[in-house]
Amino acid sequence: MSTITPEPKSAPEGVQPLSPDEEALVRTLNRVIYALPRALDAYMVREQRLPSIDYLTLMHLSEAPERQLRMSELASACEMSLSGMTRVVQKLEGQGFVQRVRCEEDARGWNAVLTDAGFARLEEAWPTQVAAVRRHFLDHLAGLDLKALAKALENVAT
Amino acid sequence: MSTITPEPKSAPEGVQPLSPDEEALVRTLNRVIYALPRALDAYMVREQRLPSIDYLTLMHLSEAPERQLRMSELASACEMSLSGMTRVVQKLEGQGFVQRVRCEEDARGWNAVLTDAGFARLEEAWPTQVAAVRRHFLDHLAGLDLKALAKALENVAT
DNA sequence: CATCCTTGCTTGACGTCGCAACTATAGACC
DNA sequence: GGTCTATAGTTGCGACGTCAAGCAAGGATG
Repeated sequence: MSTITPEPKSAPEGVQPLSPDEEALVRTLNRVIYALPRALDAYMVREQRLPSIDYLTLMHLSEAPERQLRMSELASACEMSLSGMTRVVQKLEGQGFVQRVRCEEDARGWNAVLTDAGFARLEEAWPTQVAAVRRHFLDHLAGLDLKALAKALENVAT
Repeated sequence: MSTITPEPKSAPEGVQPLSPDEEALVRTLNRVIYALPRALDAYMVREQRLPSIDYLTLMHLSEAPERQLRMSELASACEMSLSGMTRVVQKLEGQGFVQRVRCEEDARGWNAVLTDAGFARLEEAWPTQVAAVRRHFLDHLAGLDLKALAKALENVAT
């Protein structure tokens, strides 16, 4: 059985089978989806001792007004569950990169605030992140229309 | 601080900063990398009670000669560590979808063999997998050169 | 202002994954 | 053929991520 292309009898439910081009693309996607995140994360950990998710968290905080964000906003920016975000922020707090303060307008909420140490850590890690992304991703995209691809991926992400 | 674009002082190490197009693409990539695998897997689990990694394992076995593969080959096909693969196969074996037999030529090795039940399970799950991939990925790629993209991702995966 | 539902976040329990350590077999060398 | 190293695979363990349950505060309703 090919990946996705059915044997004749197995596509009875009105599913539109994949064209050969689609099939090839999906096959590759399956590899990329597993390999790429691990490669990027491993690179960041090896070079900077800073997992991708931590980097992303610090990054989003650094871009927010007052360098702070509600837990739920941070979670959705990082595409992570709220509980997962809680634990990431707890860890970063323990490392002194983030502080947590009660939200003014809503006493149920917490704001994660980037500390100066956290900002410095982000600056330190930045070149490694760029290198990782170039090496594992951008460098392989020669000849593609980056604008179009970005737009497409934007839709995929939603 | 923008994602990846440095503030002036923070790019001293000869790292080539990202162009705006690259920057936008990388931002989106970060979201896709986290969201897409989880979305696909969640869809498969919800609709078929079959995690993506299990599907992929059954699929690769179904395509192999005699429907069997050495553990290490299976692991690299699935972009997974050998130990991770061991546990996936143990689980699938418990469900009766694969069997393990000693490798003829090399008594250190094991072959994972797809059972008839496993093949049937794969056929059952196939339309859901296609639907998931269409819905979460292919449908958003209108207007892109699929061949070129596939080739690019092929390089990324390596 | 008492009640009830909702929302924001944390915690507990659980499953998954990878690394490092371990076992068993293969193969090379003498 | 005994020893020594390399390879295939499994297992112990720690890190991490999700879901479901819990808790505390908001907000609507009478």
